[in-house]
Amino acid sequence: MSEPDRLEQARLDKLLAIEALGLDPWGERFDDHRPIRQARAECPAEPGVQGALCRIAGRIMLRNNKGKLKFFHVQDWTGRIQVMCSKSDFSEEQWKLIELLDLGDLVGIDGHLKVSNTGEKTIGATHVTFLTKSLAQPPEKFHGAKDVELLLRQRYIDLIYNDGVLARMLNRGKIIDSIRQTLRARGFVEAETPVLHSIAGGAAARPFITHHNALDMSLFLRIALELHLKRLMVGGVERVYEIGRVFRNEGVDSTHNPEFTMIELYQAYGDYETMMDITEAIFTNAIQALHEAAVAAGGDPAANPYLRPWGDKLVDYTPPFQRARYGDLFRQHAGCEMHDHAAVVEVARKHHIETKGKHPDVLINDVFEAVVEDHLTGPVFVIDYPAAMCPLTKRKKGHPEIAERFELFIHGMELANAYTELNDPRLQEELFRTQLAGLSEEDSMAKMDTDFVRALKVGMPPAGGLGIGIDRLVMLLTNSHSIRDVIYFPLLRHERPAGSRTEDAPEEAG
RNA sequence: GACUCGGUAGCUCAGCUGGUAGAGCAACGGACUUUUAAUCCGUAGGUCCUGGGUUCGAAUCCCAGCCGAGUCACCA
Repeated sequence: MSEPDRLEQARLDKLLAIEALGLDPWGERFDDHRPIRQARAECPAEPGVQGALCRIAGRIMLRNNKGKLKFFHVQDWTGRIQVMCSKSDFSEEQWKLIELLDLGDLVGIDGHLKVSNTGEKTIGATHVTFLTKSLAQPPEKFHGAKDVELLLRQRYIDLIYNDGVLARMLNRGKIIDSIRQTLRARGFVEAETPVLHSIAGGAAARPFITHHNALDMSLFLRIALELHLKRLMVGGVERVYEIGRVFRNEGVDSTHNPEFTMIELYQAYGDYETMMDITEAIFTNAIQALHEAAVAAGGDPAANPYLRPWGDKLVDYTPPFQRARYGDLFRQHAGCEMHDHAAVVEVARKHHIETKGKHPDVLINDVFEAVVEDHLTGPVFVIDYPAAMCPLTKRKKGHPEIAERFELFIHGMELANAYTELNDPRLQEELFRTQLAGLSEEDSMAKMDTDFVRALKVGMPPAGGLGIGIDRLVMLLTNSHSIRDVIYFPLLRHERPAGSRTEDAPEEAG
């Protein structure tokens, strides 16, 4: 028998033994158990004191077998606690069950809270309820699982056995909850717009293509939420947002997953200044929520929540965030005016940036990325962009070459993108028609969407709009340097077991 | 897409210039009523990522491929 089969067989034998005791190895409803974190908080401080009765449920993580005295460490999603089982406290049947317990099994424990002679918070068990048999051999108890591929393909292993992984993902949920609260407090409503688009507009990115069989219609997975939400504003939904998955058919690296989560929100009668205020509120409220969660988990309540670690650096999120004009940053770091084309070309050449055939604003943007972005440790709102880069943005009054747009940068990462929304249908149509020199259609945001122009003709209120990359926000606020650390199941190549010759096609579930 | 690094027992890892595949944990059998990665005695466990090649002989050297990571490119 091969090793994995042999290990599983040992567990199957125990499963049969549990059934022979008249118990269900797959368990059943188990009410009124307490979060382990709470149980720990209620443990008496002194050894020898018998504390309150307590019921918990969780997974067996560690076992110390002293013969007629057995210790287990049981973990739930709030924490871990030691359970002590003394043979003298159990019936013969119960003790048989306790002797059958494997690492990884799920159990319910009733017992008294106490502290062991060595000071460890403990439940002195009086009854064990078997809840679920684990047939899989868990990873090494001290080093855990480390192989990144195993952790990503079997994320459940990562969540169970690596400290901080589950907590980080739960913090992701808290951040998203906080965003919804912030927007609800400001009178926004949530909308769900289509994922399947006829025209993948609203951003510059390559889309995924799919197909509807009955309608025999090719469709794109959305690359942005923008155009549908603006249609809703035309329809009178004055403050609207969507938190949703978007899909971009591009490379994968530590800050890019092909599917990721964005929030976009639109406020009628606002502008990009309104969006800066909302951005700050979203950030500071999310940070407060994380701070409260950290304090509840035993963190220092006096710590400054706005000072957050990012690798070996600190980011100061104390509002208001700095605001800097794109043109000023350009002058400061490139050493010339962005509208001085000859000078910009020279700077570009110095940085080995291709200049031929590019629209002047595209070149400005390339130079900006090369010489400015790394200096944007932030948080800093970069405001007032070259207009040609922004086909969905209203131009600054009296300055048609400047668009009322900002991006929020933190340590060179682009966190948020917002506009005063363009609502002039004739200008919008013209911008859709005008391809930027040097950009192919799929690299440009300027994709003609006649229905969207038709919507604008009905009249969209002047408005501010904002998009935030949720994954990157969670990365920053949880000090995670890879997007894979904040997405439960990041995209991986198909798993090909040794010897198999599977085609390059997705597996269909039976 | 380019380059670099990695893939050995369920897990974490050794394995040198080519010469019978190793440890710890986990598993299995036994001892043990306050352990903390418990300890002690014993047993079993391998497609060395895959496929070729060189060689008397390959985990080790060479070639191709697969999977992952990192850097770069791409991603306004």
